[in-house]
Amino acid sequence: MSDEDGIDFAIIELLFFAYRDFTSDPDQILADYGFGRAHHRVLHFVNRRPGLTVAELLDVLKITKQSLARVLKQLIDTDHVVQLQGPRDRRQRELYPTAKGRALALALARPQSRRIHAALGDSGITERTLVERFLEAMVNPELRAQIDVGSAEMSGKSHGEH
Amino acid sequence: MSDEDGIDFAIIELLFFAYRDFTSDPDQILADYGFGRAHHRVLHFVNRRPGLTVAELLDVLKITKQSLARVLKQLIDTDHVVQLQGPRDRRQRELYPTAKGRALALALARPQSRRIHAALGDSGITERTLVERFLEAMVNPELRAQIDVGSAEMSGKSHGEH
DNA sequence: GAAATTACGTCAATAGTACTGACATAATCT
DNA sequence: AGATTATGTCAGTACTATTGACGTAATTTC
Repeated sequence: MSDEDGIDFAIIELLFFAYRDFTSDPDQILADYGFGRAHHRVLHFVNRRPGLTVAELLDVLKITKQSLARVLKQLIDTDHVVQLQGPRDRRQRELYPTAKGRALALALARPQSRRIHAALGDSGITERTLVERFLEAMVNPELRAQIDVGSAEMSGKSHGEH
Repeated sequence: MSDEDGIDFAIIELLFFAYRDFTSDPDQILADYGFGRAHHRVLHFVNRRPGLTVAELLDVLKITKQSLARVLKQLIDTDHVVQLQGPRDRRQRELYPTAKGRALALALARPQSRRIHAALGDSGITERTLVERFLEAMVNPELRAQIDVGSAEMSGKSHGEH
């Protein structure tokens, strides 16, 4: 099956194309705000895990503190994200989205979600867990803890990790 | 189902994590060559579609001529890719991988292919076409022509588009 | 209480990948 | 001959990322 040398070029290439177009939707919206893909990622995770600390965010994004700094500062200056002093440890800054930030995060996620639903429909996949299981299995095992698939619960605050 | 506001945050996030780790394998190898992800993409498509022209490559990668220039020049200078004058139209430069280029492309694809096969196995998906169909459906319809899933045929030259 | 560590912020310098705009050359088409 | 096309290249800029160094405040350790 697949290609020469037993390499799965087909899926490798499909992942490239799928991700290229998957990110193209929010990229266009972000341009209006003068934001880039980095802002999107930060905003997404601050929305998904409200109250996470700077260190946790760095760990999820796998970038350095200096790289995050500019992007986070812009999001704070434009009133999309706020920092609150950590309750237990006052050195920590807990990050929360503002209403404005939640609205933007939602606007960015909407076209992506539509694309996913359309793709599930077009491909005739009725069991969405199939795709979820495959994608999760693509993630490095040590890092699966970062995933917060908790579709059901998880209304903020306590998200087990760490 | 899924999350608040009917947005499929779960799969959105899984795509981010899956792609992040999917690209991490070749990134480490590329670092040894002083290459980046851009070199990988060029090398990949030159290998997959030997003889494609510069214009076709730009179309697939969705980048500008100027952006491609530096990367392509480096690959040519390091003897990974060669340019041959187009037979029909001598203005065109057909791009071909050298043996060295093919070897590198293969080395980069190997860990990615292993990850994919492992993920298919771990997730208990026996029908690989399920994943292929989903990913293909994620691509913009107008751009699906770029996909060359033809695992069987397609030995170069004529690839329909344009 | 003093010292070490931790969490975060920031300054400076650099790199990789991308962009727009402009211009040059050679080949092909009209 | 003139227009168009395919490619290459120069200049300038932007965004995202990097490493290294230093500062500050809070917490932990001794």
